[in-house]
Amino acid sequence: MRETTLRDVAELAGVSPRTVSNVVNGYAKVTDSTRAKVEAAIAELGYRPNVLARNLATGRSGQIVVVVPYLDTPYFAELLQAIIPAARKVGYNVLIDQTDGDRQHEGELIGRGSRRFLFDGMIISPLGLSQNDLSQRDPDLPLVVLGERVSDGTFDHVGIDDVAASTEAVSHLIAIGRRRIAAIGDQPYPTGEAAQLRTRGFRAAHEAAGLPVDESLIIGTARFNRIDGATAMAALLDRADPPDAVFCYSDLVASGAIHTALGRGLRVPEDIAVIGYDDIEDGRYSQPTISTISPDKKAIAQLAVDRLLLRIAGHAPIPGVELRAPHELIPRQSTLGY
Amino acid sequence: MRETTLRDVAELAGVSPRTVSNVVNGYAKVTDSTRAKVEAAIAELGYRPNVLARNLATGRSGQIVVVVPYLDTPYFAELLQAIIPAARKVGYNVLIDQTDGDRQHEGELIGRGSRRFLFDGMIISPLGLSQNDLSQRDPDLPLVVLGERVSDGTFDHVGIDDVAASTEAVSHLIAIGRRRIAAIGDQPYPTGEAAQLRTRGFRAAHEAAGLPVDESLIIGTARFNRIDGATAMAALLDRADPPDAVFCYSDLVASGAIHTALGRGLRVPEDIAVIGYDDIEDGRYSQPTISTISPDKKAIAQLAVDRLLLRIAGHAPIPGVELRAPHELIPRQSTLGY
DNA sequence: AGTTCCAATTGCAGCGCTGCAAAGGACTAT
DNA sequence: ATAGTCCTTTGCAGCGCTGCAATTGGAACT
Repeated sequence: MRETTLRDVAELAGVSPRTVSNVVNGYAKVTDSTRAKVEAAIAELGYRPNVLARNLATGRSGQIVVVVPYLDTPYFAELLQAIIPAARKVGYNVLIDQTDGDRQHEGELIGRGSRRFLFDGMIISPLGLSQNDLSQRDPDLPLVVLGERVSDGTFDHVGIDDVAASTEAVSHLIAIGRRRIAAIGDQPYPTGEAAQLRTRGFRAAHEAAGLPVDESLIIGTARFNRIDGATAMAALLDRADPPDAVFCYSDLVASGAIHTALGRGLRVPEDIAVIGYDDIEDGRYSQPTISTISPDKKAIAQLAVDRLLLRIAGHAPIPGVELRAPHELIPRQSTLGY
Repeated sequence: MRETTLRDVAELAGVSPRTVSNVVNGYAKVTDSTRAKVEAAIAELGYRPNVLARNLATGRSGQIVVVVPYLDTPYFAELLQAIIPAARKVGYNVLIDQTDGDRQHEGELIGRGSRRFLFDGMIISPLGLSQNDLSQRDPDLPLVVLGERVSDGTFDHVGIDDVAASTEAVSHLIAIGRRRIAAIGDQPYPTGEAAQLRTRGFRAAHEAAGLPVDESLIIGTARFNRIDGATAMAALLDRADPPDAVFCYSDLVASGAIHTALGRGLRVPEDIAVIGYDDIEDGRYSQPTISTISPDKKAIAQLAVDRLLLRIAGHAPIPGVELRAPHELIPRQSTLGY
C-alpha cells in the first residue's frame, strides 16, 4: 500500500496540492474553511509529509550535526543533552558524530563530503584538528566551534574563558593555604589548546599570589581520562617532594587522581587537595565530592545553536565571532573537606 | 555558484547521466575506460552526490535512529559508542534521540510520524513504554528493541539474560558469606520490567542457596541514578537491622549507595558489600572499584544492527526473535575488598 | 455598473537522483 | 556476410514536495 501524498489529500479535499502544502506548512493566507477541509482530509487519510521530498525541494535537511570526540565522556554527554533540546525547539533534528579525537576523521567531517547534504550546519568540538586544519574546511558549511579555540574569523566559536576559570581554580587552592600545587593535563601545541589555556591560568594564579611555579609539577597527559589522572598522580606521589594540591584539567582526571591518592592511604583534601574542571555529575556523588569549575553548559548550547541558525539563514558571509559562556567555581569536599 | 550535479559530470565525460550514476554507485557493468573518464570528470569538477536527491529517488534515508532514555547515563553512552561504528560499517548514519524515559515521547517516536522518513529503522531502549504501547507502533517501522522486554512477535529484541545475570550477582554475595542481602531498584509493573527481572534473579539466588528473602529489604526506586541509590541506602542504614550486602540494579545506583555508606563511616565491603549492574567505566575507577554484571555491549550493538538491517531489507514480514548477548560477573573491591 | 485592488488559490517546472526497460554496439557463430 | 547473443549504455519518467509567478474571484471603490 502506497504512502498517501499531498496529491491524494488535495484530491479528497477538492483543492490543489499547492494549497495543501500551504496548510501543512502554516504558510500564507488560507481561509479557515479551506484549512478545515484540508485538515479533515489529512486526518482521514493519515497523511504525513515526506520529509525526504521536502528536503530535496528546499535544499535543506532540517538536521544539524554535533561532532564530539567521545560520547561516553560525561562532559560531552551532558553538553549534548543541552544541545539537543535547544535545537529541537527551533525545528532541527540533531545528528551526532563521534570522532575519537582523530584528526583525520574530524578533517573529513568538516571537509567537502557527500554527507554535507545531510545537515544544514555543524557544531564541532574538535580535538585533533589544528587551527590550520580548521581553516581548510568546506567553505560553505555553517560551522560553530566549541571549546578552546580562537576563530580565524570565518566561523564562530563558543566557549568559556578558560584562562580566567583556571586562574580561579588555582587561586582557590592557594586561598585554602596550599603552596606546592601541581597541574595535571598539559598538552603540547598545536592541538592541545584547551590544555595550554589551563596551564596559562595555572601560571597566572601563581603570579597573582606572588608564588613561584615549579615547572616540574606541570604534568602532561595524552588525554583527559581517569587513567591519565591516576597515572599522573602516581608519578607525583612517588616524588620526594610531593605537592599538597593538584589542579586537574578535567573532572575525570581529578577522579583518577583522587583514586590513586586514596589508594595510597592519603587523605583528600587533608594531605592533598584536588580540584577538577567540567562539573560532571560524577563529581557530585564521588567520595569525596570533587571541587570543580562549572561551565554553563546550557548557555554554551544555546549560544551555539542560536549562532548556527543565524549562519544557516545568512546568505552573505558573516564574520566569525567569539562567544563567551559563563562559568563558576564550585568548591566541594576535595578542597574544603567534610 | 551552483553545486555540480550528475548531469554536469556526464556532460564533461561525454556519457549519459545514468552512466555516471552507475559509476558513482559501483553498479552494473561499466567498462574500465568509461569508468576512468567519469572518474576523471568527477575529480575535475569536485562532484559529490546529493544524498537528499538520492534519498527521494530510492525512498531510503540511509539513516537509522537509536533512541535511549538518557544520553548522559554512562551505560547508554557506552552502548551508543558501540552501535555507531557497527552501523557506520554497513553504510548507515546514526541519528540519536533522547526521551527522558517519557512514555509519550517514546510513543511518538515509534508511532506514525513525519520523522519516519528520516530513518530506515529504529533501535530503541524504551523506559516508559509498556508492552502494550510497543505493540501499537507504526507497523511498517523496522524496529529492534533493547533491554528487558519480551517481543510480541512483530519486532526483535536484544538483551542479556537478566534473571540469570541477577542470580549470579546475588549468588556472588552469598558466596562471600553475606546473609542479609538487600536489593535496590525494584520498580512496579507495567514499565519496570528490567527491574522486575532483576528482582526475580534476586529471589532465585536466595532460593538456590536455601535462604529466605526478607521482603522489606527490596527497595523500590523511581530511576536508576546515583541519587536513588544514595537515598535508598540511607533508608536501609537507618534500620535497626541493616543488611550486610546490597545488590544494586545499576552501577550508578551502586555508586550512590556506596557514597552514602562511606559517608556514614562504614567500610565497603567489610561492613556492607555492594554489587552493581552495567559495568560502566566509572566503576573501574571509583573508590572502591565496583563489582558488577558486565553485559557484552559490543555484542548487543552488533546483534541489534545486524538484525535491524535484515528487517530493513526484508519485504515479507519477518517474525520477531529474541536475541541474547553474553554477560559476565566481574567481582571488584566493593565485594572482594582490597 | 464598471473599474481597481487585493487576498486566496493554482499551475508549472524542477530539486538531483535512480528504476526500469529498451537501444545500441561489439562480438561470435554460422 | 548475416543473424544471433550478450553486455554496456541510454532515455524516460517520476520520487513528493516547494518556489515562483500567474490566475481567479470577490470586495471596495468611483
